[in-house]
Amino acid sequence: MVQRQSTLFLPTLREDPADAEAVSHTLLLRGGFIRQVGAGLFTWLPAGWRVHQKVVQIIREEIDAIGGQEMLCPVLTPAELWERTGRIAIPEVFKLSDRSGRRFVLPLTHEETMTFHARELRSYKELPQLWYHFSIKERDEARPRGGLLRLREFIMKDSYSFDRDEAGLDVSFERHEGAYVRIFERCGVEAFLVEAESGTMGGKESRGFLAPTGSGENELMRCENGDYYADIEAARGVPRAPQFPSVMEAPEEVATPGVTTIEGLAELLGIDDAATSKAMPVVTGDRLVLALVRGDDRLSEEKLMTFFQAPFRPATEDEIRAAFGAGGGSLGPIGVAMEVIADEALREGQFVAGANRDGWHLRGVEAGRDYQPTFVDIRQAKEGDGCPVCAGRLTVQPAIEVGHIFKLGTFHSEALDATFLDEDGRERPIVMGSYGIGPARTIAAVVEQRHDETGIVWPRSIAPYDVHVLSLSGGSREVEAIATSVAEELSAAGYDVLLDDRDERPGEKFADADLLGCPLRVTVGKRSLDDGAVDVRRRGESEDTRVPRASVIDWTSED
RNA sequence: CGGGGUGUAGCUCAGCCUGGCUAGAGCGCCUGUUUUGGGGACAGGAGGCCGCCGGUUCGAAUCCGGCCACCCCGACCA
Repeated sequence: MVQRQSTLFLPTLREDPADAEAVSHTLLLRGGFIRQVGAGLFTWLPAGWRVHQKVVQIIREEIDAIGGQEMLCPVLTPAELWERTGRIAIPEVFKLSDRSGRRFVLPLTHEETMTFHARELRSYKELPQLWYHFSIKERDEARPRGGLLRLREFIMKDSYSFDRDEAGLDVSFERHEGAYVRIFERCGVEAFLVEAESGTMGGKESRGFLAPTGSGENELMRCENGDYYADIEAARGVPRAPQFPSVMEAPEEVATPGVTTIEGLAELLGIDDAATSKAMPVVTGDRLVLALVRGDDRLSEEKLMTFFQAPFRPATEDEIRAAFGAGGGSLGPIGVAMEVIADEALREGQFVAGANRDGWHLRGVEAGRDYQPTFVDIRQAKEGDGCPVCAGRLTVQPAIEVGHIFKLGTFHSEALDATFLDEDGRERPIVMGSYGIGPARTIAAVVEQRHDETGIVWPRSIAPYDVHVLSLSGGSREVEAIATSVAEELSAAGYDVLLDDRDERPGEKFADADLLGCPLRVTVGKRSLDDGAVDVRRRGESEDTRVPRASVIDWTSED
C-alpha cells in the first residue's frame, strides 16, 4: 500500500523546538515522529510508531531465534509480589491503590510477574525456559531528560531465562549477548558490550550495551586501540604514575594552615597532586568507614557501593569531628580506629595525607607500614588513564545504554518460591537471568549516530518508509499520474512507500524529505519528465541521479 | 531533593527592568490572485483568560506573594 502524505498525520517543524536539547530529541520532534505529553512521557506519532514497530520486529526475530517465547504480562501488579522481593522499597517504583484499598505496583521490569509464572515449572525436565514480552514500564524518575533518553514510561523488551543451574544460566546469558549484538547491528546502531556494575540488589554479573552518541546518560570509556570498552562506572583504568618526592623513614608532620583542597596542598608543598591522598569518611549501615583515594582521583560511588553491597552516605561534619578530632580537609588514615578502604593506586609509594589535626598534613605516608587498609578498586576511571589491556590511552564519551543483561541467580526465585525438583528429587530454586532492550533508546541512539544538518539518516532496516516519492506536480495531472504509478510499482515490489502528493512547493517537500530521512528518494517533476526520466538519490547524497522512468526498480534494488 | 532558567497565538520569540489606552513580529493556518526542482510574492482574514490563584494600584503581561508546569546542571537511577 502506498501511503499518501496528503492524508498522513506528519506534523514537521521548521524550527528547533525550544525545550529540546539533544539532537535525537530535536530531530524526532521536528520530523513529526514523537510529541511530548508531559515530562518523560511521549506519544509515538504514526511515522515514529512505524520505526518503533520495525525495531520491535527485529528484536522479536532475534529473541525468537534463540528460543524465546513471546507472551504478555499485565502492567498492573499486586504489591504483594513486590513486597516479597523487597523491590517495593525502590524509590522509582510507582505505587497505587484501587477503590477498596488493594495496593498495586506499576512495574519497572517484570521479574516478579515472570517469576510468579515460573512457579508452574516443577521439574528439571521443563528447564530451561526463555520467556519474553514487550510491555510498558513505569518509573518514577527523579529527573526525566533528553527526550527519549530517560523516560518515565516506555516500552521494553524484557526476557527472562529459567535454568536449573549456573552452567545453564551461562548459556542463556551468552545467547542473549549474541542476540543483542545482532539486534543492534541490524538496527544500524554502533553499540559496545561493556562490563557494568551490578549495584546493590541481587545479580552476580551484569553487562551493558553502550551506544556512543553526542548526548547520553552514561559514559563510555574506550581504549584508543579498540581493545577495551567499559562503562566509566565500572572501568578499570590504569592511573598515571605519580612523581614521588624522596622516600622517608617515617611520616613527618608538615604545617598546612588553611589548606583544605588537594590543589592547594600540592601547590604549597610543591609536589605532584598524584602523590597525595584524599580521605572520605562514609557511613554504611551504622559503620563509619574511611575511603581513601589518590589526590587526583575521584571516588567511584558505584564501585564502593558494590563493595559494600549496600548504599552509603558521606559522614556529617559532626560525625567527622567526633571520630577524627579534625575537620574535612585534614583527614588521613593514620591512627584512626575505623576500617580504611584504600584504592589500589595507593598500594605502592609514599603519599601526603591529612594528619587528623586541623592545618597539618603528614608526608611520607606508606600503606602497610603506617596503616593497614583493605585495598579495593574504588577510584573512578578518567580520560587519559591507561588501558588495562594494552596500556593505550583511554578516552571517554557520552553514550546511551541501549541494552542491559543480568545474571540474577536465585534472588527472585527464592523470594517467590519458584523451585523445581532435580533428578534426585531435591527441591532447588530456579536460576534466573533477565535481559532488557529499550526500543525508544535504541531509536534515539540511531538518530544521535546517524543524522546531518538537515535531518535523520535512517538505516533501511528501521526507516519509517523505504522510498519517499516526491510529486512535484505544480498542478500537472501528468506528473501526478507518473508519480502515483512509480509509487505503486515500488509498493508492489515490496517497498514501504510514502508518496508526497501534497499541494506544497518543491522546497518544502525536499526539506521535509530530508527531515524524515527515508533512505531512498524519487523525485517526479516536469523537468525530468521531459526526457522520460525521474530523479533519484540516496539519503545523504548531495545530488540527484537521473534514471529512465522504466528503470526505477533497477535503481532501488541496487541496495 | 538542591541549584539555575522559562511559561505571551499552532511554532520560534519581542514587550516586563522603568505599570497606561486596542498586546506585537516572523513562520504556520484560512480565502483569493500569482508562482512552482531546495522552506515564493501580493491582498484579505482567523487565531490570546499574557501558566493558575491571590495581593498592591485609579490602572497589572509588566510590581509583590503563593502554587503549577516544562527545560538544563547536580544528587538519585535494583
